[in-house]
Amino acid sequence: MIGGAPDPRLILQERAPYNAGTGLRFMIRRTTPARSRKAVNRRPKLTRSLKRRFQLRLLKWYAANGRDLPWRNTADPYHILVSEVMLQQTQVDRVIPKYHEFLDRYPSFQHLAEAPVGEVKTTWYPLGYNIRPERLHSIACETVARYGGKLPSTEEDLLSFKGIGRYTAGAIRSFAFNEDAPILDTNVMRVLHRVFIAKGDPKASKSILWALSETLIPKGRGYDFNQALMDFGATCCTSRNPSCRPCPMKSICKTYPFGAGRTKPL
DNA sequence: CTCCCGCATC
DNA sequence: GATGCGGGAG
Repeated sequence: MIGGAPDPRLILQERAPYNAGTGLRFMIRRTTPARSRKAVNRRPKLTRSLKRRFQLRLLKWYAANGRDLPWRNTADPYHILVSEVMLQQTQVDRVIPKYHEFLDRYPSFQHLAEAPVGEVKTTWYPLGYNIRPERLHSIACETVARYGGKLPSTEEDLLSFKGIGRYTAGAIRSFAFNEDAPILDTNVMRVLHRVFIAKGDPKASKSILWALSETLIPKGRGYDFNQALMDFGATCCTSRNPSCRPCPMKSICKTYPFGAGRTKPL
């Protein structure tokens, strides 16, 4: 795309270097030719104070309303990985018992790697999505074989595993390694879209939302901030019947004046 | 974009 | 009984 046939509808915009070094220093945005000059304004204006207000309110909300989840009481990247892969497919309350059972049986990458994959799948049962325990097992094998049993922490290394995509890589980096890495799952997508964009389909704004998710992280607080985003989306800014009345973002939310009490924004 | 696949929701 | 959900892979 970059360097291809010039399309007047494509403008290049410099963005923060969360993917610096990958050669993707620019984000491509599709606009209509007539509006290309104004298109820059389509990106939500994020003033310093708006950003700060969002950060403070979210962290304050999290301190009061955050959930106490098992994978928040560990610093072991292996435990974090297991929880993330389970959470890719299943709701929190179904994951919790299986998370404990799984770690009980396979306490480390070494234990998991040495186990026969069939047995791992049996332990996984009845969570379903049986390709995922296979991939988790293969991640364990590779981690032992290529990384000395320690999960790597760079995005590039994490993305090289089958079963780890951009979201899970960000979750691992922030939750297991305390890095200020962005995450964007459907919860976070919904929250950021409602608060900062409000118009159109969240999925269409994915790249903007990734950039938002990154720039919003308070320096050094990636762990708390991302956990807070997840909890906020899961329990307050829910997909159906969001709790707008007590929501701390009410006064800055682009969706709120029109979206309160509605199932969907607009 | 489609498929995966098991559950929640309607 | 049908539909929606949801990261990742292809």
